[in-house]
Amino acid sequence: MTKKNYELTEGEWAIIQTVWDKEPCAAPVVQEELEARKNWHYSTVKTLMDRMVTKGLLTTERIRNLILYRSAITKVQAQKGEIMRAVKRAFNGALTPMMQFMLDEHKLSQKQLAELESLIRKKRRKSGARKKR
Amino acid sequence: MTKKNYELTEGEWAIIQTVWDKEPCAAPVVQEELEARKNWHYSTVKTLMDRMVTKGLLTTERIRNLILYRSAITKVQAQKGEIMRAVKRAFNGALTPMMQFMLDEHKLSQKQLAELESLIRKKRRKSGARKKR
DNA sequence: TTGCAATCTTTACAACTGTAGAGTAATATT
DNA sequence: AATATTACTCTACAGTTGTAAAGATTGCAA
Repeated sequence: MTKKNYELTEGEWAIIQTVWDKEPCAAPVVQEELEARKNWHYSTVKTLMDRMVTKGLLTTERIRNLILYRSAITKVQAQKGEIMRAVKRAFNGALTPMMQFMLDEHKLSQKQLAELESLIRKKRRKSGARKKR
Repeated sequence: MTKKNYELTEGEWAIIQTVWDKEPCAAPVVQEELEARKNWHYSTVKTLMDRMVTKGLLTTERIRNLILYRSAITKVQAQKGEIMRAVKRAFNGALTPMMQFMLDEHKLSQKQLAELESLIRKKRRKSGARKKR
């Protein structure tokens, strides 16, 4: 039961971000938000949302004549999907090379580096400590 | 003159990986390779490659009646593009959160963590040392 | 020179994605 | 009740991507 790897399109990302923010929410609410940022008309948003329901990215509940949408996947799932996609395509599935690449290619500030380092330290201690859960 | 951000599709990745490997190379050579891995017929490969030329991902040189292809972007560029895409969509463009996420969500081995840590150490020393250039 | 083998060109098509107009239904307002 | 407002449904269309068949070329072997 390996969890599915979700890969969202650009448009789907825009939609679901708003949904995460306001769920449960109706299409017009989402549209209002995306009107500003993407200049999308109601039909556009609604079409996208309904397609996402079909794909299992959103769920709906009908209340009288209003349709409420909710996200069917978490942000973490979606983020993971996006990363998996990158690592699979561009790094042959190997995560550490990808992280190394990021360290090499994107000049991080001293502060960012320090943060990462301490984070790794913490991880090492923790994962060193517990062996079985 | 910020460099362009290349985002390749799945198929384009498959093609260009082979091209990087064998360039300069003709379509039939690439096809042979992808026959095995992707089960792609000649026309499929050729179509994809020609579209990539149009997009500026590959270049061609005609030698008599043979067409030689070369990559027009480097692997590093493509990898960067893939990462930028992920960070933009899923992490609002912020790289460190993405790296933190990777550290948190993908359980890396003790060894991998150690590697990353020492890499960061090295970076810190270096970037601390030089200020300009 | 004639035909074969290798390579290229043209055309197609379905699924997916972004984008949205136009029409319908249901509710709220006067 | 008549109308205006709100939200929904249906349909469409162009561009991209994966996939490839069929036909045209061209250089080489017999």
